Amino acid sequence: MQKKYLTIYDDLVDKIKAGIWPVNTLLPSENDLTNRYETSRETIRKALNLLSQNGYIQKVRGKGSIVLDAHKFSFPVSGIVSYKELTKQLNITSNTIVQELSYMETPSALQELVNIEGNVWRAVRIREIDGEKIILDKDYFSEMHVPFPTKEICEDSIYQYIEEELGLTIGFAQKEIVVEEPTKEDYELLSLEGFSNIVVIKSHVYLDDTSLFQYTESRHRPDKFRFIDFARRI
Amino acid sequence: MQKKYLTIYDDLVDKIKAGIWPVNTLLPSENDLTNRYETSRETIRKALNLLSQNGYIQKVRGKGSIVLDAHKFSFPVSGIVSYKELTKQLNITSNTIVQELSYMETPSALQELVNIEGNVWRAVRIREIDGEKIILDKDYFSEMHVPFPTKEICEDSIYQYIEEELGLTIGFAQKEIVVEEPTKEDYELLSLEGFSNIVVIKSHVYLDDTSLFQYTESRHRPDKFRFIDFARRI
DNA sequence: TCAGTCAACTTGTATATACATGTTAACCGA
DNA sequence: TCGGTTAACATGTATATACAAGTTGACTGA
Repeated sequence: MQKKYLTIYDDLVDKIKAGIWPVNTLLPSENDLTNRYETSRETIRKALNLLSQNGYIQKVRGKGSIVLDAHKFSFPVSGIVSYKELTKQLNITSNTIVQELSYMETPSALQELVNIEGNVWRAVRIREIDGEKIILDKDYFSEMHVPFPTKEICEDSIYQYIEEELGLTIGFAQKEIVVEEPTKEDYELLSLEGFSNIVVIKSHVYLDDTSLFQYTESRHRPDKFRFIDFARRI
Repeated sequence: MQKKYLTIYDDLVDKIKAGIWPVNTLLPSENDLTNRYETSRETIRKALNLLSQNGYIQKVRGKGSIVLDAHKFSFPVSGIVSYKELTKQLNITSNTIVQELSYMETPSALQELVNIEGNVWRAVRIREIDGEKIILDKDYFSEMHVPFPTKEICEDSIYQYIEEELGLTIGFAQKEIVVEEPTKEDYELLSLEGFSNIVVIKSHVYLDDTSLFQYTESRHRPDKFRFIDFARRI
């Protein structure tokens, strides 16, 4: 089954981006859209609620759905997005250096924290942008869920491998952003001349069956770090 | 009308926090809850989808709704939350110093950026925690929406004033987190000895009629900064 | 015993209806 | 002309029904 409300959502996103309905104007009413897409109002409302959650429209009772400035809000660094997807969205050309790819027992420091049973494998990758080494990604995956991969997979996209090759479904993530002092490793592997801080994004990523399968530290040079979030009240 | 799905949501949140349904167990099924709350399944589903969005449960088709570890995810710094609400949630005792409260024409630097018509008023507040000046909040409000307030309001909660006294409804916000070098003002007003970076959260906050009414820069000492986000894939 | 089937659950999607509630503009009467 | 009323229309909430699709465990038959 192709989910009707998702195809309608995608269609509306395309049309908003194409400027069919300019910013600050109203979308057609729910009843109008119900007729256009030959569906029920509830299905239209599901699609519109997705648009609202993702910052494309603001629904106002009695008036309609106002189109927001998508350009301002089209930089979603919140959410779960792989680095490959991110570079594609932002139109960045980037080079990934696989610094380390190893198999190990779960470090005791991570044991409690990560709560991964069995062994893990670890990937350390450097993201190079415009010839500068900006980001250091340190990933731990539980082998229970994700078998040891090849270097090629790590150079491309581990998430693509996990979702498309292994058929796993990523459910949710808990992310924490803090600022730390760089470690020796940071100074060795990144272009950190003159910087005395590093932004660290620590993520616990879970499958849809709620099992933890990944812990990641993404370490960013502070001047290149930017996090954008769209939030709604209540 | 009291929204039934919201009262059910609040009730379920309370019960999950109270441990009625332990972590990693299943909630009663949707049909079961439908009977318990004497409502329809769609209403239960609205409440459950809210729980899912806010990280309390993971819904799995064919199985049920799994209770997630609320303690891990109970630090929602994403979303739109006032500083007063935040300190209450985190059980922090904090002191607010109103450094400046002024009325001015919209600065030309903000004119384009903020797109506020007419004049603005500006509040500069220092947040003191454990005797240390940790956060510098610089707020700009359009007088068109928010009349010039008293010092007492700024010491308490501007948001409470806006929502409860003025009856305005906050709709959404666009937030950007970056790391900058501290300005002279930062060094003067905050306890920044030995720090060469500052974390800046820049927010554009809109009413539910999509009009911009506030621009804020919240400047945090890096060692005390922590941002936590719960995200779902897709 | 064991493998396979199937029934009885679960959540997900789609539709229809009714009424509540907020917005807007046309209309009407003083 | 002006102000209030009201009808038409917008979205929000609640309910009911039907079927799709994933999970689980019991049952059946070889």
